[in-house]
Amino acid sequence: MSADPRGSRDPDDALAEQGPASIFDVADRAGVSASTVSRSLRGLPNVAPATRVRVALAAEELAYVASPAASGLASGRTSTVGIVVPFLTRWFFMRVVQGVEEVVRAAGYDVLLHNLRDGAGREQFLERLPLNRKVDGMVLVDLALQPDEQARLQSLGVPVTVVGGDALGVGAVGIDDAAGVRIALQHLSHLGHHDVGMVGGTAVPGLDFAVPGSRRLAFLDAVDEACLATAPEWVVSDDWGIEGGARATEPLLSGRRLPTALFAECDEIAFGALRTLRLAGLDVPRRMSVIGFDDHEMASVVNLTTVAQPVQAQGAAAATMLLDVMHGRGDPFARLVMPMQLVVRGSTAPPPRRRRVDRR
Amino acid sequence: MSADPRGSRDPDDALAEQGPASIFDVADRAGVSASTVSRSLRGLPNVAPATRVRVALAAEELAYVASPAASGLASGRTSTVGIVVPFLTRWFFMRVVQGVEEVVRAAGYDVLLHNLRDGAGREQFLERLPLNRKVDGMVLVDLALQPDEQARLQSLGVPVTVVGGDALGVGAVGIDDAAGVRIALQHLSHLGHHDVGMVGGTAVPGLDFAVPGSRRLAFLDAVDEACLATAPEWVVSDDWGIEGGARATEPLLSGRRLPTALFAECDEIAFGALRTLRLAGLDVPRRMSVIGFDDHEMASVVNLTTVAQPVQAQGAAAATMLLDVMHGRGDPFARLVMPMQLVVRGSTAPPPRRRRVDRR
DNA sequence: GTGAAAGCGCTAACAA
DNA sequence: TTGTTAGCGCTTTCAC
Repeated sequence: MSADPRGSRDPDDALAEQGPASIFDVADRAGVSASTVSRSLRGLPNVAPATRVRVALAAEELAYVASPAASGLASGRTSTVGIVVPFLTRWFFMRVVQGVEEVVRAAGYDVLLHNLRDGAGREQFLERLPLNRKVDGMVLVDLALQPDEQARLQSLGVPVTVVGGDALGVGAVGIDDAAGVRIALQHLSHLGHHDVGMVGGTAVPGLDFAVPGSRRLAFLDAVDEACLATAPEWVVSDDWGIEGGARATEPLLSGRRLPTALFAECDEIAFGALRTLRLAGLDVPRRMSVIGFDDHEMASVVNLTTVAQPVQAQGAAAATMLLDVMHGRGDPFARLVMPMQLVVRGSTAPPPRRRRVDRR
Repeated sequence: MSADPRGSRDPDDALAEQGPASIFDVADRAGVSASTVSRSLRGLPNVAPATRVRVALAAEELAYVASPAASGLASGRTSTVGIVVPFLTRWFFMRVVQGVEEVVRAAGYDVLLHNLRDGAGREQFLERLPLNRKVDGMVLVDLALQPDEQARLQSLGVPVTVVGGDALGVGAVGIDDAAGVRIALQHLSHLGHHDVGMVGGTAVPGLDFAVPGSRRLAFLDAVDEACLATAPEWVVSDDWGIEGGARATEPLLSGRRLPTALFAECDEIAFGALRTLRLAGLDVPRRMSVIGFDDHEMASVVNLTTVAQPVQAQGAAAATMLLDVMHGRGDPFARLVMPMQLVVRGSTAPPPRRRRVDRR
């Protein structure tokens, strides 16, 4: 009683009192000290089974939940993990967030979501480090970090894992972009295509996110490797997403000679390309084949052939890695490369007869 | 100096010292007390301009950021708002989250994301109230609450606003579902349709989320009102989303007589329906018109006629409301109804000739 | 306009 | 196994 700095109250008032019960209320009711309550409720060793029961009961009766702020202040832990994405509304990122959320919540952590949105947002994030001391660890998605930026992030003193991007010095999960692009182009090559184009997403100024570019370079390599051909005017790009894909495809179609197949950097860009092709009256796949990347859930609806990657699983894996590092187990520098798979649907077919005949 | 409980250190060590600077470090460096630093940095009145500058400078030099846990403990505020959604990966919810995130971050708050996922998740959320004292307010999306559940939520003592659903006693923003359905059916009616079906989403067991049901009832009313006709076997439903929409449509198509138009409860369900119709060889819109609800970004790609609702704006509005209530201004029970708009694309057309002729 | 002092509610060393 | 004692780093009266 005298140990209760808030003064003791009639226990029968418990439910009527204002404000949530404190650890001292529970201690009083269970007839033990606050530290015993703390230990007991957190499942630490060195608590007699009988005591544990009494404490649990008292806590239950008072609907006691430890104040996150207080325990955070005392322990230095927040039981929260941060997840940082360049965009929120792109399918890929949401899927990753879902994977992360599921894993970390199961481990008793909450999720603090941070959306970069654009270059300014990215800069602010790295400048002000708003997750500073609000999280015990963070998952970064598709964020290409400069060494100094990474150092700055690490200065927060919390573990980091990344999905996509090639950050060194932190746990990372991703796919082999180049291999994925190769899968796509080999498919086109097997179908008999020779002239291929690519529709990509432009890097958002300042928002250095990891995918744009890497697949573009891989495309050029893969074109050579599969003995295909492309042309500068067949490699186009615009904003990341459906509208960008749609716009990027327009100038490509006004050329005198057209490729017979298009590789899109991601499915959403492919969707945009499909729309433009439809509006231009170019039948897919008869006049033009289109292949995407991701296996977006809409791909089956528009019958898009694509290179599938496990998205939610990447988020889950990154979260698992993060938790491991946070708990002092596992390799903090682990890297995990996920498998990809060609999913053939109706948007790819052999190139039009005319061209094939021409070439014979 | 003597007031610094951590003992004073050589200020030149500032950057080399381990651990982030505390408010006392800043106070020392600025030659003032910790309380003045606190006031000054939070922009409270009663600080001399000159002092304010000195403090700001010292804080800047030490890269000082207040510990969220400590200030949270002392003030009772978390500078975080929670956002609770039934699903993470449905387009609608992500869009709402984006709207909320944008507004609350601009106001200096972080976002704690909570995904209900299913009945068990919903129950756990309401049972354990995991956001307890971790947020200063929360936005609930499409969550239909029983009065006792709502009371339980309110017991957290933080303001709540909702998007969708008809929770009473809290700020709410949404659309008039019935009016939206009417818009869709009137469009079909104007085109000359008479026999209409509906593809809906089944409520997830236990996950009482707000939309399913309400649009179904509205559909039946609107059918009468527009002098259309439907049949029990033309009103089908399955899981919410693309796959569910696809499955739900299958049995509908095996009937002896078919409707000439389908209303889908949301665009994603419509997408699934479109896929099934394509696989069944039923041309849209020649043999069957399809109209959706939402104006999902993919609607333009698959050329879907739909009833558009502002989604991100609803999130933003709910967030703005929430901030108002949190700051003691604005009406805590405000309700805001957003406008809808018919977007005519290529998935709706007059019904097939045969039937129209029959009827004349 | 500023400072001193008293918590906020918990955890963690140490003692017992 | 349990209790005591200090903080964790801020905010907030209240005096000055």
